[in-house]
Amino acid sequence: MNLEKEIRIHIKNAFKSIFDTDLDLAQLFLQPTRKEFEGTHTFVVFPFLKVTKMSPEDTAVVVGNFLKSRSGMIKDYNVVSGFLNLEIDTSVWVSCLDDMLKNQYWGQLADNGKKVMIEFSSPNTNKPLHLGHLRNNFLGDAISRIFEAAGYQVKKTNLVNDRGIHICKSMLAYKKWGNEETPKSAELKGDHLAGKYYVLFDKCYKEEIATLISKGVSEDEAKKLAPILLEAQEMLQKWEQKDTEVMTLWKKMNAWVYEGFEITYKSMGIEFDVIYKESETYLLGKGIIEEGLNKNVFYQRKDGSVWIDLKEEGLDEKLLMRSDGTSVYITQDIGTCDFKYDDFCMDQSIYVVGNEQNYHFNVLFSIMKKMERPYGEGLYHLSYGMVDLPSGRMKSREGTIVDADELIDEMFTTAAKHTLELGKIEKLTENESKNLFKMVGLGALKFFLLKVDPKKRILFDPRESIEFQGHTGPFIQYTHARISAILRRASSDGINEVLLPILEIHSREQILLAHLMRFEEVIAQAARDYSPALLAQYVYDLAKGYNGFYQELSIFNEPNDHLVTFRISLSRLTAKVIRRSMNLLGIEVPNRM
RNA sequence: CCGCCCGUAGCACAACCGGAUAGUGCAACGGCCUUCUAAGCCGUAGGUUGCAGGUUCGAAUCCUGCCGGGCGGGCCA
Repeated sequence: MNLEKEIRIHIKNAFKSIFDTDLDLAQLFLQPTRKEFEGTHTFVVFPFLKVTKMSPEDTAVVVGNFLKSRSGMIKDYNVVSGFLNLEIDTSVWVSCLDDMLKNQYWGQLADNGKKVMIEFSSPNTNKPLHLGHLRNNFLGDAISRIFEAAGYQVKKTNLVNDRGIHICKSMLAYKKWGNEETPKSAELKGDHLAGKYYVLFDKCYKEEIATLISKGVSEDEAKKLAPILLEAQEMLQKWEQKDTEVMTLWKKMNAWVYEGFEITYKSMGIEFDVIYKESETYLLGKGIIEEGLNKNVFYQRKDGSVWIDLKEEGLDEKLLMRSDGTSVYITQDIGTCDFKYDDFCMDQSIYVVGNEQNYHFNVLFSIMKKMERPYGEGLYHLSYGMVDLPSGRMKSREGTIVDADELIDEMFTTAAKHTLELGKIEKLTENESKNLFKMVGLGALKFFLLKVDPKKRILFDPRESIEFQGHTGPFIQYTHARISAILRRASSDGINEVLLPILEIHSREQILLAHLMRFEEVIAQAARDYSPALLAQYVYDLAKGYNGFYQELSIFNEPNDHLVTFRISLSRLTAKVIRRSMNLLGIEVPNRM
């Protein structure tokens, strides 16, 4: 039963019967009652005064009376100015709880027949992942899980940027100074090894620029003429010509990097359904240029370059192909759109990419719509803000990059330290303990990054470690562990969990139930708004609500058997929803901690 | 110069489609473990929601202008 919907129907009936007016269900929305008043659901009457032609108070009273006497589900009501606060009948609460517990699909919305492809992570193979990538990965992973829960068929993809000038920079530096070093000999993860040479390239490049400038070359010129850069560009050309030596080095170094990434993804708990490589897609898109010219969506300039005019969309004129016939960045993205569609026939396609590319995706999507692609309307850029340090943006040359592997390790260590200090896990095996530390450390990190509205930037201060108390992942995990202890005891005491009638439940229990009932709506909304943060907020509020209940009401010392059963069931459902919500965020929850 | 996003307590974040006295955590202060896990709970203090107008029964929320911060804008990715 959908309690809120039922109430709305009764309100609709009230207006029909008392005021002879038909109202749309959609406009009769309810809000949670503020905790200082009795009741759980509040109906605001202000918007309907034109219909009732009564004062707000009288309107609320009339509707309240109708609901109380006719709906069979409202025990009582109270009116505070124009707010009608409703108290739900206890038997209704109990049957709602029963319904949710028995519904094995609670938290999984019905299949809507739609397919969505979600692209995220998309690392470059010339350096290891950093904190910014973590936000991307966690967001992408969470939104994938949320869409699945919302009834979509999801395909998670990772388009690896494995070619291009930046890759050649690492390769060139390695060729020059690598001395046949390997991840094994250097005792470095492969991605970190590649990153080391990328940094070396940059260092040399900077020096060369300085030298040129001291010889009187302008800065702009120096940046273009530095010998090592020219050499890298030459290498890129050789790569494009599939030069054997270059290809061999490229394959060797990329393999190292992939090995390194695999370890990082594993420690993050992230997997993909498909991995695309840019080396296999970078030539796509040229065919579409011709199609666009034929359709008169694109136009050609005298020099032969191809453009699209997006001024009507509030964008600019945009270059799609250079005068020499080579393609630019966006051309391959255009091609990749079709490539993905050929692969998956999706209705929607989500790109999890930082907000620095907002403009780029506006352009890309406008183009695909103009090209009348079947998936055109379903393209969405899940844009997120940067993760900044107190000093501003992370900069590799200033050594302020927060490395993903290091940060995750640090989280594990901190989690272990906290857990051991509290000394509550003597019963766990060494393996179980280790698993717990990872669960909690990663939970803290993921929750920290996911609780914030994606489009806002996040400030990360490395000097202040990520919290384990308060509005955090571990707080929620802890609540789950606590409930697990209750459930263990209930089962060892052999308590029968069949719900039986009760006269009254506490307001804390009502609020908790009302919150639990909102779960599926939150999933739908999180998908609709592309925001895991909504779910993070929801599950935090749930844990908070449960802890209040837990503190105030005793379960096993309650004399009334029916209430004992009720509270255990309520706890069981809460644990279930916490686990499910956290899983949708990519976070696991422990049974003990 | 133009475009997009953000601005809420010392700090970090909420506030659903415009609704009640703008919530939560951290930090500070004061309570609560012989009773189901104190990574918890309860309380105190902390706000001119960047500024100025407008829309209306009602604005953190919608509109306009300004200020501050971020990101981006025809042959880079």
